[in-house]
Amino acid sequence: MPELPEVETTRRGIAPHVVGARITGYRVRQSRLRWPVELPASIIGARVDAVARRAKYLGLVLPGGGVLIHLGMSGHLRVVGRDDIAGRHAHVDIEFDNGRILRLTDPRRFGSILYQVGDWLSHPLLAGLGPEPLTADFDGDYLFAQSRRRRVPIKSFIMDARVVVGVGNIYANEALFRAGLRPRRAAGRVSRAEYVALADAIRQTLTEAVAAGGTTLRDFLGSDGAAGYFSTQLSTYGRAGLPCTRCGAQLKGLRLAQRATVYCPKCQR
DNA sequence: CCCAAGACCTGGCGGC
DNA sequence: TGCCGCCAGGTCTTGG
Repeated sequence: MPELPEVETTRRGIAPHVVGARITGYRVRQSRLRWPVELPASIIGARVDAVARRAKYLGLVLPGGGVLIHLGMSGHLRVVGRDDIAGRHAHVDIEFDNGRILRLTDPRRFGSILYQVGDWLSHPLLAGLGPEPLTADFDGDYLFAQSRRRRVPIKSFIMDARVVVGVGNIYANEALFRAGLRPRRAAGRVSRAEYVALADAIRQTLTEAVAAGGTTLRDFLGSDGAAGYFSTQLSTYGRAGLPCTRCGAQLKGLRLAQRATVYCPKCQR
């Protein structure tokens, strides 16, 4: 499902409905997600200070702690009303004093809802994460430095959250296309100049996707139910065998680290 | 330390 | 139609 743009779109969609609202209760219909759902009773009565994002995690920031929410592959968050019927995979509801309900629906259950006392960013799962791709500490020099002696394919390298967060399969394919780099190139054999182009490509791709409200594939919708429209701008993802949007050559598809990978054999070297 | 593969789940699709 | 195998936006864990 969601990569950084979809998570950020979700954050922006739910924030107006829950920031400043007080939690009045919650309902866990299915606790067995990626990890057992953690929602302590102490969150009841707490007012939401903010909805934050780190990597693909959302954080409901409360006075004494934070609720971490990850959407996994197939999850989405919607703000619904009390009369809204919970679907088959509506696993968790968090209810607020303004009558709204924040509902996590996730068919594959790779998502998670966890709690962290104090600063939500201190949760162990967030330790060791690389920089955000849309902040100043992420650039070509950083990628170059991190990649020395690494033999992993460049695509796997930029999808590694310890290197940089938020780059999932769709945007990894897209960013490599923009930067003109073949997905299988060893990370350690990519030049500094190429990394500068790649960092720019990642930043641009993600920025444009956020502006578009994310990419809609299958079932992703923003928290207001509106579809993102970045899919109309995809150059590679889902286009194996089709002509390159830039040169017309036939795009090649392969599997790299078990993930669908698409590139243009003429434009990417 | 580095890397590849397996694990966790359900649902949709194409092929026969 | 029905069944089977494969595929899907993620990421933690394990084993070499």
